[in-house]
Amino acid sequence: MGWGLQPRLTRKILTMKFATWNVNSLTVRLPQVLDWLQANPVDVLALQELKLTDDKFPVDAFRQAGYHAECFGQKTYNGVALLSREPALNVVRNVPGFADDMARSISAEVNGVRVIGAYFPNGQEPGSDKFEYKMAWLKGLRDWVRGELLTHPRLVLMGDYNITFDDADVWDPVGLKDTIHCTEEERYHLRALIALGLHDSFRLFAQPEKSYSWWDYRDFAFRRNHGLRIDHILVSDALKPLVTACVIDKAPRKNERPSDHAPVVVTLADTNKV
DNA sequence: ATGCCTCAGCTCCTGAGA
Repeated sequence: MGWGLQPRLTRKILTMKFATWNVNSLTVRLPQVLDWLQANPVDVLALQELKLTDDKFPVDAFRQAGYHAECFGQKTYNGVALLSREPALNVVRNVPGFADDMARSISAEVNGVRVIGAYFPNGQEPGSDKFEYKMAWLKGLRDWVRGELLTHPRLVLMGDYNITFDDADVWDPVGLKDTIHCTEEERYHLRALIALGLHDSFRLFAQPEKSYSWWDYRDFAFRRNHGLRIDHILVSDALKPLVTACVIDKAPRKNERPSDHAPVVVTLADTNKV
């Protein structure tokens, strides 16, 4: 009997990889996204800040790379998309129940998992109109996700949250205390999402200190690791036991014309056994 | 620091990002 016939070695472990990446203009970054997908053939990739309209979305380029693509574009600002190896079913654009003139959320079912890819509002500055909009958007998202979890216990909520969880996500927690992405009001909303039955997959594992997902273009911030962890992949209670890894891939941030964000990737094992 | 860097738009500059 050969080794290959032993059950230990023949049992197939099914895994799924989900990733999120704010590309800061898909027009500029398309070659990098295609390169990254070739090196990192994830099952689902959520993209944010496309900064292009649907008619300019490069659906053919992604199809040739082996991906279905669903887009929710917008001129100049925002814009999100979901790429998936398997077809995306029941696609929903924006946050139902929250009136919004910006393209910030796209969701679908892939392999029985409800996936939401979102570009959370920046908020600009505490006290500003944009900050109030951010707070309202977060409440709208939470009210929607609460209901989604009832009908889709297997759920992944990922994207550019524009919020840090705590000081561990901030390169200079003293200097940046109470500034945008680091305020208690924003973090309250992030914890409220967690309280729905979601988990920050990155912190399910030991991680390098000073792990960030965004670095300012200015002031050699990446080289000095002056960053924030504001891109997150939250998984539902039902999926949490299946998460085997979560990493931030800093490699694309070293490209010649990089996005200011790095991709985040989560790996789930045996998704069909849930 | 009303700055720094990058992107879109239609510019030779502004707004926005984070």
